[in-house]
Amino acid sequence: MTNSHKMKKISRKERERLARKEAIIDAAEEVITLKGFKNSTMDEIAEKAELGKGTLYLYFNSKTSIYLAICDRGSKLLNQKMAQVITMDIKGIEMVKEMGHVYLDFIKSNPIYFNAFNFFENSLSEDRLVESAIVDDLQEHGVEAMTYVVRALQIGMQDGTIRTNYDPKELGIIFWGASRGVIQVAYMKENRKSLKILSDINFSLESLVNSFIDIIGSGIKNDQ
Amino acid sequence: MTNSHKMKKISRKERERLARKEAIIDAAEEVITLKGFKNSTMDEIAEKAELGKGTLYLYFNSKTSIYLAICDRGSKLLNQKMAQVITMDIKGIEMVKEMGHVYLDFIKSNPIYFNAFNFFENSLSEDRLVESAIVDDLQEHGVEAMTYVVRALQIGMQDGTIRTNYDPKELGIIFWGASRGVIQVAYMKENRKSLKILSDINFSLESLVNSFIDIIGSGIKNDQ
DNA sequence: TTCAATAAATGACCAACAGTCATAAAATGA
DNA sequence: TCATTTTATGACTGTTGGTCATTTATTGAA
Repeated sequence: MTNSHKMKKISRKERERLARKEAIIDAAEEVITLKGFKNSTMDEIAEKAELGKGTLYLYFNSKTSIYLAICDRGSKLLNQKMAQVITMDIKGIEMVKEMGHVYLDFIKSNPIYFNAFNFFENSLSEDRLVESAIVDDLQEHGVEAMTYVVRALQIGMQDGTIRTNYDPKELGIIFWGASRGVIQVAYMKENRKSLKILSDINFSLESLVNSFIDIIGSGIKNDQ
Repeated sequence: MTNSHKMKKISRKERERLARKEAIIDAAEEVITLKGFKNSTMDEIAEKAELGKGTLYLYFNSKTSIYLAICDRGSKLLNQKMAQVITMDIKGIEMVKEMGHVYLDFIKSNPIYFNAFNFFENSLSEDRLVESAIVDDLQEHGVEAMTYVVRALQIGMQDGTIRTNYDPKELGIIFWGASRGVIQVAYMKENRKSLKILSDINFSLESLVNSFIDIIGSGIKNDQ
């Protein structure tokens, strides 16, 4: 009785703690969306969250930590959408293509996660990212996203819509990396007037991605 | 006479100034290679260059500015190598593939530029990057690299090794973006033990990139 | 209701570091 | 030789991420 009562209390506290953490992430997303990560200060995030700066550090170890939490949120969201594709009643090759579109839509409707993902990858190779807990979590999400792609490829190999001469895992890495690269370049083109690299080219993000998916699709699809 | 003498002096000064600038970039490359951009301080770079910190600011506006100069160096180097491919006596489709390999080799032998390029792109979408002079220069190099790819594609379309149903510029963007994406993912896999996303997969960077080039190659090559 | 104990919140404070500037040293050329 | 201009310097400043002693709120037993 006392025990369950106590348990309940702890559980409520836990919930409150989680809620506050989410609220801080909300605030950080707003501030960072507006000013970019580097130009956002902890004081600004604290003010937006209606908390003292010191309080933020009761919930997060560092500024980077908060940005990684945003990353985490984004990758969970993306994975949910990827998971849905697997449940669709379509051929494997169509699933793979659909995943490309899902990723594109995701980036277009959540640009902050685009930057956050890039930041994470950049940090992985530059900084000493000691936050092993959240980093492991993020990597786990990466593995999960990859798993969906690989599964779609396997489905396609079984239903005969995708060639079987490559290892599906290898193909998965390739498709994933290539999609990200194309969408990154195309996204930059669309969003930065100053990105002159493509200024005289007027393909829309969608048409670029569609063509890409066509090309890689015809590179992997079973022709016979 | 006096004039030409004066001209000569100015020219020598210019040369010395340029040389010192290069020396600072050298020093910065060393320090940043060792500690990463964020963890490197201007004092460290100054010490490595055997100069006072204030002196660095006679040659560069900011720490970021130095990193962009490193970027600049890297993209010039890469463009040189890309330009060589165009002069080779091979079919268009082979040129395109060769460019993928060139990019891969470049990243493998100059990892610092890999990070620098990523930093630049990230900054373009996050910061307010006011250094318009060097930014324009960098974008120009991007356009140049792209031009090589597009030219190779056009050559391939003319010699019949590449399908003509896509706009070569569109294809160029796609090939370029996809290559970067695949190499980025594969490079991360190879260099970060902690990158668990692919830990149970044992394809080498080369074999991944080779497969990718195969796939996209068969997606764009003229089959008949 | 009261109150001691525990937990949560706070903002003044600190250290690190990018960037500045008054001063000094070196180069120039008359 | 020396006045003038150019180049170099490091002490100094402002900003900001992160800390911690202190304050405030919550809890639960008496």
